[in-house]
Amino acid sequence: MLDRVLLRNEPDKVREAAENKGEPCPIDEWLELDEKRHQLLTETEDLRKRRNELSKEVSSLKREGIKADGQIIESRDIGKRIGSIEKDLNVTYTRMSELELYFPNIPDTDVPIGRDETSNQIVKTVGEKPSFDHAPLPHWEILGGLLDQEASGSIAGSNFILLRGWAAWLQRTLISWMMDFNFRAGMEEIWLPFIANRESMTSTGQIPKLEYDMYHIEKDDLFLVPTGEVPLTNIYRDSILQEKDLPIKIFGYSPCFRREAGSYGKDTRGLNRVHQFEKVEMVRMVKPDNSEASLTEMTYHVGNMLELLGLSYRVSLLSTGDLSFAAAKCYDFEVWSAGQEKWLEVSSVSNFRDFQSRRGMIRYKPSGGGKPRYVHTLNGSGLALPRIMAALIENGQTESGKVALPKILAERTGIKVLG
RNA sequence: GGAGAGGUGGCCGAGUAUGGCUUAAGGCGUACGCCUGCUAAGCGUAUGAGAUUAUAUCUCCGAGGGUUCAAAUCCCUCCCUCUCCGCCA
Repeated sequence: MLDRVLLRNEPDKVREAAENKGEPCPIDEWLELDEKRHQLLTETEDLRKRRNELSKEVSSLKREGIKADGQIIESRDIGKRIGSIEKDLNVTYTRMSELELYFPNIPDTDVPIGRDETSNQIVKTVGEKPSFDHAPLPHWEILGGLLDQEASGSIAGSNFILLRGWAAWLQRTLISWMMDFNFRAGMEEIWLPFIANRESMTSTGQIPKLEYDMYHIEKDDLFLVPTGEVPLTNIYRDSILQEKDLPIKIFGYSPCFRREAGSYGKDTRGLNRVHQFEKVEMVRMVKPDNSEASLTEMTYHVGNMLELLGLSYRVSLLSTGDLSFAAAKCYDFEVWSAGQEKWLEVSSVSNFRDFQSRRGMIRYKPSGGGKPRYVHTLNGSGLALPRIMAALIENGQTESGKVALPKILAERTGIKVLG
């Protein structure tokens, strides 16, 4: 959500941001309503003021045992007028709040302007792509029956994952390693609910824009979380923190549920795009001045993880057209997948500035006193499992169809080769 | 699922029976000042949030409705928390 003062005073900025992000922008309707609201508000406040005065008069007259019929009649009349204006005001206000949920966040000034991912800026590329004496296979061929699509299909449907044997073991091992890595980096570990209510989904920005892509439990109006970002960020919804509590650095594991409606046929083989994937997510709440530095710090952290796993990767600064609705700036991490010969996105690290905190009313009280301020929120995957699995399996494959584990996992588990 | 008790400012907590001198007591915490020869104690002052029309006004006591001249207080609906019972990994 954007600041109302900004909407009111700099509508052009809002318009431009929406256009660069390729989002609709109902700012003109909003501005009209804002003016109307202002008028109605002034009117009711004057009336209320008068009614409060009358109330006091009635109360003191009654205490002295004097009749106050005149005041009561006037007040009754005012009450009716307030009632009718308020109805109008409510309609106006409700519509404005609705519209406000559709204004996308404004990209930072250093975000490249562009229509889609072709305008993303590759910031750096790290590590060597592995070379092979044989033609490397895609992960689904190496996995074979260990990726049991017949079973997952009959249990849930297409594009759900069922892993067997060492593939299942590898996933569990990776989750555990990632959790430990983040834990040792000093973040607080959180175990989360994997279901979130409508308010939570709205405050992080998945609703209303992406509601159709969420799994919804109608009976209870609850949603399966599309990312750990939702429960992690909403821990602090509607709260006022102390400045000394910041920065808050938390992480947690969650499965991520996405309907992926409308993405049929695109990159859907194997583990590339599925309805439920596992992810370890990091979230931070920081003072506004520190969010830029925090973003940088988080990208280093993610880069470290990929390097430890021995994966070559590249980092892109997303252009406005590829930037998500709620983000102000985002770096994507992609690892090289030798069997498919392409880059796979495994982490997004984003700064949301005060966009989510305003929706979710996450604030802090400055230690020098003064009004509560919105925190800045950031999040990043550390890391998303299926594509890490795919890359590790493809990049570590041997000619005999086995998979060599990266050193960090081999040392951790005592197992060097899978298969 | 059943029964009961609750939800009041950053936190704790009074106020609800009897609607109006509540602009929500008091405490904790925080900030500033004083005192103090020492990371303490004491004293004083300030301190809920939001809105624009800003030395002011209005709104907000879980959410939404209703009754009333007037609602934290009465009525209705819903949500959440706790305790006990039931069911269950």
